[in-house]
Parts: sequence; C-alpha cells; structure tokens
Amino acid sequence: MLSRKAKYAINALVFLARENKKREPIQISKISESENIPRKFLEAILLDLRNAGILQSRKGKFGGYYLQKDPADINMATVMRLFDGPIALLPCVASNNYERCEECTDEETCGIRDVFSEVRMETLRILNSATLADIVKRSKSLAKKLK
Amino acid sequence: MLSRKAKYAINALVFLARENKKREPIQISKISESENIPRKFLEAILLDLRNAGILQSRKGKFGGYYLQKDPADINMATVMRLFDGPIALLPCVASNNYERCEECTDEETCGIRDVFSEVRMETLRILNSATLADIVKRSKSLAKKLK
DNA sequence: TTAATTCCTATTATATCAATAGGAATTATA
DNA sequence: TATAATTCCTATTGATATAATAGGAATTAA
Repeated sequence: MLSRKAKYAINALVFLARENKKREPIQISKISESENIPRKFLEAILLDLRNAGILQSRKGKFGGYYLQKDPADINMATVMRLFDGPIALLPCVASNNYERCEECTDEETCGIRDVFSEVRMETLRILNSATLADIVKRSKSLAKKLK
Repeated sequence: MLSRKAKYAINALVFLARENKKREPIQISKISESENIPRKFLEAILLDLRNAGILQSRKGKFGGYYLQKDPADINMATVMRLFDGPIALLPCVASNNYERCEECTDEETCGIRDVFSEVRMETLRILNSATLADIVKRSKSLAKKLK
C-alpha cells in the first residue's frame, strides 16, 4: 500500500494540476481543506515536493505553492519513489536502488527474481506514463461516462 | 517492498517445491540453513503457512514441513497477501479488502483510483500465474540460458 | 525413556508512520 | 514601518509494524 504521505501528495498535486492552471501560489490551508488532508501534515509534504523540484513556493503573505513543471511532466513513479522509496518489490530487481538480497545464493538463476522483475516492469510502464495531466484527463473521461 | 517474512516464506516454499517432490517432512533447520533464513524466525513463518493451509506438518522426531498442495496450485499473490496484506496500492482498488479512502470525495470519477486499479490488475495477472511450479521452471530456464 | 522435533506465547529492540507543536523567517500592503 | 498572513524548519509524540529471539510445552519415533 502507498503511505498516507504519498497518497496525500498525489491528491495535492492532482488538485493543483486541475484547479490551478495559471500556476499562482495556492495556500496550504486551501489545499488542505479541499482535499481533506491534515493541515500540518500537508505542510511537511509540500515542503518535500518543493525540495524535490516538483513544486515551487512563495513565502509570506499571499504566498503558497504551485507546480514547478508541466503536469504532463510529473508522473506517479517519481512521486511514489520520493515518499515510499523504490517501486520494486524486491531490492534485487530495483534498478535505481539495487541491492543484493542477503539470503540469496544465485541471483542470476533466481526464478523469484524473474517474476518480480516482470511485476516491476509492468508497474513502471503504467506509473511512468501516469502523469498529472493524464490523471486529470482520466477523471474527466470517467465523469463523462457517468452522465 | 515485500517484508522479509514474505520473502523468506517464498524462498522456503520454492525450496520445498524444488527439493522435496516426494513431500516428506523436512525439518525447519534444514530449510533455514539451505535458504539462509534465521531459524526461529522461519519457525513462525512456517507455522503461518501451515495455518493458512499451504503447508502440512508432522510433529515430534523426524517431523517437519512439506507442501500441502501441488506446487502449481500455490501462487505468489496468495503468499504475499498472507504476510503483507492486500496487493492493491490503494484501499479503494482492493477487491478483497476494499475500503473507501477517507479523504476521497468522489470515488467514481477519481483518476488516481483509475491508474492504481490498472496497476493492481496487471500485478495480479502476473502474481496469480506465478506459482511455485512456474518459478521452479523459470529457474531451470535461466540456468539453461547461462550455460 | 530419551532425543528430536514442532507448537505456542511472550518479549525485545528498532524503525517507520502519521501527525502535531511552536516559533523563526519572509512578504504584501495599509 | 507595523501588521497580518504566510511558508520554513526542527523537534516531539504516540501508535504500530518489523524482525527477530527466548523458553518451554507438547508430540513423536525408536
């Protein structure tokens, strides 16, 4: 499961992509209320997103947060890695944060690794192409279907 | 990432599928040494697998554990759920353990949910068909390629 | 009776998660 | 320049999960 941090981050980002096309500073409290995220917790999350170069901020009165990049250039894999670490389910199939499994005797012929490497590939295929823009589009398409 | 419990469980099961076709009781210490899993920790894991109906045990002298079912009928999704809970990355896309996301206002048009529902489907497609038999086969096939 | 084993409960140490608290620093504007 | 509104930053907390370990009861084969 995603941590709450990661889920809240995604919700906040999608909110900004959808409601703040002009990229003006939006206050934490505004996002917190709209997306039902505890105020102080969100504060820490947005700070992390800023330090990662995903959000920009303006301090002081009328300050707030806005997207630094185009919504089509921010994807779920990036956000998830930031808060929850590697996407891979085993350290030995991570390609960013690769680590050998301590208990493993022969990585090259490991059938378990083979399976989880496949899982990682498919998961990344989806998460890399799931950008904020894509998610907003999906929402609209779902809303259309319903009416 | 999988917990160590889940990873150790998988390693132990694959070991039994590969090395114990006759399904005789194999002692904890044997599995522990072969697979480099802490003895006492493995003990608890095997007990869980037995309580879940995946392993059988015999007590007393010459006792031990062996597979209860055919290796083709034990898959990764089942084992992972047992130790690490739902496969889904969001509670709202789990179909076994479904739960509404507290903060969510409109599940039906949620683009995030749409993405993670896709991830879950693809992941389960792979994990459901990744049986112990399949994994042993993959190992052999990898070994063949290497020589 | 004994040795070898699983079974079961409790305990521990560490880390992670989910959040809260409080105040410093910054900024717009009246 | 004073003030109100905000982000920035560090520390703390309580709860839960993780990764084990300990010790002995119960069971079984010989």
